[in-house]
Amino acid sequence: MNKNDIKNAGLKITLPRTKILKILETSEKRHMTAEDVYRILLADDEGAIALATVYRVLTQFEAADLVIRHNFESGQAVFELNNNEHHDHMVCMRTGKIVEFHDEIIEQRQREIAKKHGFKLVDHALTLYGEFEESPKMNKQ
Amino acid sequence: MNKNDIKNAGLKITLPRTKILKILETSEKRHMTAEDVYRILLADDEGAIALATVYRVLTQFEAADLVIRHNFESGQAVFELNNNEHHDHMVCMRTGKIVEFHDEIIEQRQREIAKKHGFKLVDHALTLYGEFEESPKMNKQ
DNA sequence: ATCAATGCAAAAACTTTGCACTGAT
DNA sequence: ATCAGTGCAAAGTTTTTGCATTGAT
Repeated sequence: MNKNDIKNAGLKITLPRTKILKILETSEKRHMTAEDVYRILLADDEGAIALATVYRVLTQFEAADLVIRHNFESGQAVFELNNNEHHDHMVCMRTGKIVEFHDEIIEQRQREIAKKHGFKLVDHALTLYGEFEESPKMNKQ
Repeated sequence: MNKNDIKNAGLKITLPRTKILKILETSEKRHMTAEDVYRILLADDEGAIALATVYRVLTQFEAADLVIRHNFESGQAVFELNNNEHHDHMVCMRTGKIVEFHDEIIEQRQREIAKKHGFKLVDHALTLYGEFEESPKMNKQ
């Protein structure tokens, strides 16, 4: 619930933070760069919010586990709201479209592999790169 | 075979390119940043090679499939020689140590997931982040 | 001789930081 | 009133680019 999330993170409830959180919650794109967020703020806005603030807030949200930061191939960090349902990503190299998926077999295998190597697994990132075929019948994002 | 690889890529055989390729082949670290390579060049060297050249050469090698570029969480790109044996990575968050692995079950699952989503799979990256336990008994790099 | 490759310095792209001002509690 | 949060501009980091010179064929 929006503002409580901010408060629970030990952060004060300010305009930049509520706006940024709302953008992440309501944007049709689930995966956004700091610039993406900044541009939306510029558009819908009365008082400007600095790009530096967007970065600061996103970084704080990440630290509070409200948001997940991804480093896809683009070189630009991408942020998404953390809904606590772990998932991986398929990234379309043509359109940039991102689709999430989750596969328990893969998850399980990863745990086994880590164990076999004496590796304490903290996190992982699996990203498939390719192209969606024309006339997509499913999923948005 | 060293120089042939360079020639086959349509590139002229020059000192920077042969040196950089040799560093990638012989360094005990298999995964190196441009800076890593540059620093080795500085150390063992008579004539200096510019960092810009290192980036250019690595990018050309990547285009020629001689080298694979990774974007791990560090924010700094990491390069490794392409030995044409696909593998994924475990990255130690404490020491930076990188261990490669390959799991056919995961590979197979990825192909199935892509197919199910009408996604033409071109490439993928799976990276496990965590920590290796003390007294490693196996594997290097 | 020709055109690709290089060094150097400058720029670009993305992100972070210092500092004085503003705002939440 | 206090101290966290913000805007702005400046700096940091990593990577790329322009251009004159050098070097491979």
